[in-house]
Parts: sequence; C-alpha cells; structure tokens
Amino acid sequence: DLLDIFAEQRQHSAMVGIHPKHISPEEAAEKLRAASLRTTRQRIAIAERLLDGRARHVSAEQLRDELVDYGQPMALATIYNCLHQFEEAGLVRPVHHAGDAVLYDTNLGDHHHFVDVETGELIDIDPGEITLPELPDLPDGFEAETIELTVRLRRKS
Amino acid sequence: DLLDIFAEQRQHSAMVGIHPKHISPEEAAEKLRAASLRTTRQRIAIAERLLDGRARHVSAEQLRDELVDYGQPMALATIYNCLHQFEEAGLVRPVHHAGDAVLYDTNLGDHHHFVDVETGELIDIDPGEITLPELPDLPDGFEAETIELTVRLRRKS
DNA sequence: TTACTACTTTAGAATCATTCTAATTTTCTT
DNA sequence: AAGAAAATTAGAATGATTCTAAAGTAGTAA
Repeated sequence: DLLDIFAEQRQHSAMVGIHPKHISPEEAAEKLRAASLRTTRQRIAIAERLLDGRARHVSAEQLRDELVDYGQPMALATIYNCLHQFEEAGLVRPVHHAGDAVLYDTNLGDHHHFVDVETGELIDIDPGEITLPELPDLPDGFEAETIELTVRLRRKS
Repeated sequence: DLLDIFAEQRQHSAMVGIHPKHISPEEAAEKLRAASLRTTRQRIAIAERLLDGRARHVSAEQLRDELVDYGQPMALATIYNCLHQFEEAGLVRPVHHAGDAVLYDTNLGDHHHFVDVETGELIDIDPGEITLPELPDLPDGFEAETIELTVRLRRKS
C-alpha cells in the first residue's frame, strides 16, 4: 500500500538525518489530481519536493540526486517524463537561460532572473524590484506566452 | 596563395548562383586583425559572412551548411573554435534562449528578442520599441554583463 | 473483487549539440 | 628559410535529453 511505502520512506529520511520542509504525500496527490495527473508513487515523490510553495530551480539530475537522498530513487527518464507533464499542467516552468541543462522553476508568477555566468546558477529577481516595460508590438499572428528579463552577472574580480 | 583561393571561391559561388551580400575577404581580414586574431582561411570565410553588418542569428550547424554552399567547407570543430574566438573578441554574442543549439548573434547593440517557441527562431525586437526598466539591485560582488528581455511567442491557433 | 485498457515506469540504446584529443598544417617572427 | 606558437582537423568522447519496447500500475466497468 502506498501509505506504507511513504511511512517507510519518511523513516529512511529521518535515519539519514534529512528533515526537509515538504508537503505531505497526501497534499502532493491532491495537487496531482487537481492537475488531472494520475497519482503514481513517482509523481507524488516529485510533487512533494517541487510543489511545496518554495521557489526553486532544479535540473533533472539535481532532482534525481535529491530523490535518491530521500530514499526514492527512480529512472532519470521518469524524472524527465514527470517534469514535462508538470510543465504541461502548468505546475513548473522551464528556464533555458543557464548553462547546459534546463532548469525547472517552481515559481510560476511573472518574475525574472539573475544568471551567474560562471556557474549557470539562477537567482530570482524580486518582482517588486523591477517594472516590466511596455510590451512591444508583436509580430502578426503570434501571441505572447511569457516575458522574461535576464540579467547576466559576473563575479567582480 | 590566399587571393587565388578566394577568387576560385567567388567563381564557385557565382556558378552555384549565389550572390550574397558579404564583405570582401580583404575587409574580413582587416576586421580579424583589428580583433588581434590571426588571419586564417577559415576565419576569413566566417568573418565574411558574419561580420558584414547584417543582424543575424546562426547556429554552428547552419553556418557550416552555409560555408559548404559557398565552397568553403571546414570542420565543425573549427567553426566552434572560431565562434568562441569571435565571441571573446566581442565580434558576436551567444544567445541561449532558443531550443537546443546556441545561436550566435551578430547584432552587438543592446537589443532584445522574440522567440518562436515552436521553432526556436529568434526575431530582433526593434530597440526603439522598448524601454528597459531600471536595473534592479545586483547581488553583492557581482557586476551585470548583459541584460536581455525575451518574449516567447506562440503562433495563434 | 476481476478483468481490461490505457497510462506509466524503466533500463538501456540512441541522438544531438558540443568539447576534447592528438596529429597535421599554417601563420608569424627571426 | 627555419622554428615556435597557434590553428585546423577527423574522429572519439561527453553530457543532456529523448526514444524504444517491455513490464508494471492505476482507473473503470462489470
């Protein structure tokens, strides 16, 4: 039964000494249902970590490592599948600006990013800090999906 | 001798029926010297096409195809090498926003992009169309390198 | 429950952009 | 013309992501 598995996993986390601030599997499942996604063990595990309201930027590989640490390893392909489904469901948003790997952003509100050019790391720009300019005239036949301001940063030498 | 080679190549282009608007090899060489880059056949060929003042967005592969069409095939590794050197020399600028491949932008002025989400294609936003917002407070120890606004577009259905 | 169907997960292979390696060639300086 | 340093190259290697086809699982209707 799923709940047993979760109990075991919580115990595992506790043993390993990890006490993350996550939502419960039940809440996670609820969010999945609300998004018309089936509640599988894997999706719940990911939802617990990504949909807890914190603003995060994770790559697929980072997420996998995190899941391993919490005693819920799963195939990398599954992680990619889930991230794509979460994306389609509007639960996360991909950010392509950084280095090699796509980062998934759990902050869905209109907001913007600093990018550390050296590391590819993203830092959210406080939305209050910035006033978005007027939208320019769009090419015919298109509609704007997202607007994103990126400030590339380099560490002062 | 290089000039002979170039003459041959111009003839090739003419035969193939291609009459691009490019700078001459001599001008290209001049630009390379101005950037303290050695004048090799390969770099000149690339400079002819990318440094003619037109605003373009090319990937390494697109550039290779173009070079093949103009009778100047070269190793893909060389194209990557050159693009990196041009980048360091401030002759082109990489844009990561699109799909898989990095695009090199020959428009060096501060400007911004529409991205067709479907195709990954970039369209320059007329700089007059848009007023950049105030720069937000930067994290300590960093300096801003570039600021870039990206408007993702989807074709209306 | 049971049985069914559609959806998921998975390991591993495949792909694609990019980088690396080590050998050859070319440029620039003497 | 000769040598040192830099550039080019083919092909192998890497790393993120996607694909494939087989095995497992969830929702549903009886």
